[in-house]
Amino acid sequence: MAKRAKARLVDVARDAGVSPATVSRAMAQPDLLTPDTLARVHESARKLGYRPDGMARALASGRTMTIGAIVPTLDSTIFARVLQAMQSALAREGYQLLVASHEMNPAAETEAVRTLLTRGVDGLMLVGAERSQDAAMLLRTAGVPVVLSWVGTSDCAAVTVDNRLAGHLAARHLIGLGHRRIGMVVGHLPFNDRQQARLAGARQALHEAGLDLPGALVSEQGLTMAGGRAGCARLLELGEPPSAIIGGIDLFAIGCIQEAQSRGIAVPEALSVVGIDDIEMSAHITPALTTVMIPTARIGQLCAATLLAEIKGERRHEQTELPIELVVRQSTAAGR
Amino acid sequence: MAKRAKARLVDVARDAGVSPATVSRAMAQPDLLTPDTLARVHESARKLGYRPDGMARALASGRTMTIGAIVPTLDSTIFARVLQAMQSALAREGYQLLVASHEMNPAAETEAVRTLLTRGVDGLMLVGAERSQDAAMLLRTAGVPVVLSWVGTSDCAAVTVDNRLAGHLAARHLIGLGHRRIGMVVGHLPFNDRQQARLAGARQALHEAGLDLPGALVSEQGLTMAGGRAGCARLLELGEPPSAIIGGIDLFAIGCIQEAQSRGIAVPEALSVVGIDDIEMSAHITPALTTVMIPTARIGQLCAATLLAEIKGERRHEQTELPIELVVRQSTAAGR
DNA sequence: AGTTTTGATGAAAGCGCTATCATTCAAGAT
DNA sequence: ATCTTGAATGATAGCGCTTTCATCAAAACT
Repeated sequence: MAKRAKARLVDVARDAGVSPATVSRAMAQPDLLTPDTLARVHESARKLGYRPDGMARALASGRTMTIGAIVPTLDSTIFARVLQAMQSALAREGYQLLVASHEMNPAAETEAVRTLLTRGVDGLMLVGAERSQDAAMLLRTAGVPVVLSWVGTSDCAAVTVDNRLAGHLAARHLIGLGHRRIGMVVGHLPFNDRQQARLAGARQALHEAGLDLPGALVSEQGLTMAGGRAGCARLLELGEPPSAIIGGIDLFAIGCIQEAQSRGIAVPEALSVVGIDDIEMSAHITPALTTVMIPTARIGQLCAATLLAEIKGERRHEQTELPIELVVRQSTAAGR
Repeated sequence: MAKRAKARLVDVARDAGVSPATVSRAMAQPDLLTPDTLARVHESARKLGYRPDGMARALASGRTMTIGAIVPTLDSTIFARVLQAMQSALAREGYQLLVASHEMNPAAETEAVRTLLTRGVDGLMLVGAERSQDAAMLLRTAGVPVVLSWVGTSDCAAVTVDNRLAGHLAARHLIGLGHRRIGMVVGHLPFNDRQQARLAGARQALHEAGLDLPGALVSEQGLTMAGGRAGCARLLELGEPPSAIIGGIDLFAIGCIQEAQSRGIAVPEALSVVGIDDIEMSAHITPALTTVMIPTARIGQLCAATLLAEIKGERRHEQTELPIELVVRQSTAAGR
């Protein structure tokens, strides 16, 4: 019975008494065929359990219907939501998402770029503008549409937010509340231009207010809640601890609140905390977190749309900057 | 200068003065060649910027070096960690992860299975044992190694944990503390056999203690912290509220704690809460969450290993059940 | 010296599909 | 009745690589 493991296009063609070309058309452009032949082809395909071979199709057509995404880590609500949103948007157009992560390691990112390009993707999404020379070269010579997210460069499409402004907004909010000594917990700065920008923005806001953000008041931590707690602990144990802390990501801010509370320091009465991101959890903790909202899902959705537009040749190097805004909740109060 | 957009294998062969076969070997089995020719090929490849075409390679060899993973959602620490772990393990062997999610929708899962199979994956990881007939049929006839995670079936490889036991452990812990009226917040049960099993396990433990888990004390919610809060609210507003609540996932338990605290109900003094999963955050909130630890990363790592072993033909339908254990922290106390 | 073995390379047949171009046939135009 | 035209379908040449199988020299045996 089973002459061949898998039915191929030619098998269907033979069974239906048509040419391979016709079967190919039946799958890709059904409206080019007579309803009658179309039905015959479908019938044969069903009967033989025909399942087109994506690789062969890709090789012949030059399109893989696959989009690659390389994110710093999957273990983050932020990137999970971006990917989720991208996936939905892409699926609607028949595209599939190929995901890789590099754990903040430039060499790993370069390798991922190489792998995905070799594997054959029709488009590529990356996070941030900072990357190795090799990676940049690969991207430039690959001839594949690329979209950068969070922070971009002018030489390719980008869907960004103003991370500097995010830090600025957070700091200004605290300054407006009368805080004068403000600390910040940030992610490890190397190979993370988002955190760099947020820190720079906060620092700038302080300078504009005639204040300072000395290195001693900045703690670099791994992007976990434990990192937030550790950073908070370090700042609180300073001779002159800050009266307010900015978390470079919400997870840090939440960790700060936990750490403060576990030390009997009331938030926001004795310590104000503000985050950046506005993840789901931020609204639900006690006290609810004041934070700067970053439209994560929208970024993913636009990355997908931008990539698809570029693939179709509709647009080129489209730049989109999404608005962000401060969301005031209960974790911040007047200082001193 | 640029005669051709892309250098192909034959171009390298011509440049190096060898046959295409030799170049192919140079890339795949370098030790078959004379050091001299190997060097010449490498030199030409470098010079021409040769980059093998994954699709052509896949078509010719029948291998894509790609593993597919279909998870309920990307927006969950749990699955993120599984994928992360899989990715690392696979990357080490030169495999790439192709990720899809179905948002608890069986039809979407079926579609994802079809897409990934069409796209050509060398192996497939799925979550849970429950799925549409179509999906099951596709998997059976695909001839591709499959591994199920969390809960499995005997007809294919699986890396599981005893979800029923998880619910049982959580409930028994509370019963041991003297609680008699116990509620549970679970995820939507349809198409989620993990939550079904956890609920069943809890119920069984209660029955074994001569107690009951009536439907009124079970609240089904979406898998977010907001869901946890809402579920907790519903249970607390009952005429006779429970003295302890089990969260079907840690996120629910954390939401329960937040909700209770925001209502002035002390945890664990007035309400005990226990979760299942042991996510990073659970250890860091106040009070730290008592929960049942599920070795998430290990699941991912073993899924990868199992799949690779099956691909190499080393094993078949390997079943692994990972141990789980209760982690007692501060969110539970004696009842009544 | 003659024969076998071995190791390195080449020749060429696909892998399963798409896309171009050619062909056919019927309907409409002249 | 003849000529166009256009829609539906067929024939076929690749897409870029892997993989037998064949070849051929050099090394290893009698």
